[in-house]
Amino acid sequence: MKLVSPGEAAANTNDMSDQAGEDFVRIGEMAKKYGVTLRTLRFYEDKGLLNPQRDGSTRLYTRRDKARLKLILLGRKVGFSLRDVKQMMDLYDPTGSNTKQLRLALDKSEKQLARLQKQRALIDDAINELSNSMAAVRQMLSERSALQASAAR
Amino acid sequence: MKLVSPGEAAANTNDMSDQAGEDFVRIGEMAKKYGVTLRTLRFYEDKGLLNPQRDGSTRLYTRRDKARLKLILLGRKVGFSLRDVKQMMDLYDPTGSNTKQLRLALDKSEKQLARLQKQRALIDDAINELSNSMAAVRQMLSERSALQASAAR
DNA sequence: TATAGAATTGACGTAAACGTAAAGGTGCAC
DNA sequence: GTGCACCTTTACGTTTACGTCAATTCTATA
Repeated sequence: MKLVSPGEAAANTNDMSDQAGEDFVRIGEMAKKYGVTLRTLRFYEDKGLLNPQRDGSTRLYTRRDKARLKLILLGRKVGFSLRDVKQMMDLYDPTGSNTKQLRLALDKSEKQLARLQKQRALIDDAINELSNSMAAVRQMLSERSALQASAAR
Repeated sequence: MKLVSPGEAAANTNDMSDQAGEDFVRIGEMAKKYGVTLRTLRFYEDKGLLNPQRDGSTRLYTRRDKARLKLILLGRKVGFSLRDVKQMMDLYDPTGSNTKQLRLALDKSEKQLARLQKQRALIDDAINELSNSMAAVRQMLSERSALQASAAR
């Protein structure tokens, strides 16, 4: 099995294997490409979210893995836990209509959306409270400096 | 030192000690009053945020402690860590102008406000992404059911 | 062939704010 | 004299998503 040399991995005009252009990528490049650490990729694998092939002990990521990683990162961005992401991805069946998967995703998404909106409300609250407190503190500080000024007179 | 009997603690027409009406409250009532657990109050004490007096081994909270707890809860609400809250409270000096304390509080508040606004932006982002994804999923689901309908025909 | 760069597994550490026993004292209403 | 509500301390557990070594192996290249 031919590997992509670390330096020229970007220029991938490699062997076409079985059917399509399978461009394998090792963990380092994968990490760089998606802005995650090696640890993260291994962690996701450990959690069953990724399943790269192996060349001996070296992980080889294909575009399937890239698609999955993109999904994981999207899920993470919108606040899903990795468990949720896994649950949804585990339902994926390349031979079916994936209606169940889509329904689950929609269901989870609705709940997550509600959570996000709640969080937003909490943050707005916090911002207001904090702004008020800051105004009060500024007020106290200006009073104090006024006192100092009159004392220094 | 006279204690408030557990049942009638609300009706506090007790002994006026030294100067003011020192109404002592035990941990249970304190917790109920502020909607926190006993564990929380002990935890805050352990972290140096509260310092109730003792009658033997029993904690007695005065209005000083209540004021401090209110501050803690406010801080928590606006997203400060307990460490931050402690730092700010530790600067309190009943005999001074507390200018330093106020400045620190203001400084921390500005940073926290920035964090909150950033978080808000992130959440808004997430909400948008999630909404988009949901629309896409709904689209796919409706296509699927259309297919099913035509197949069942 | 020597060395640097990339990869591996394993395993403990981290952060925050408490939760949750376990095992035991104290006072009071009956 | 007992049951019950209340209080105490000690100390390990929880959660999530990795970070951070450590020790080792593999591979490529000068």
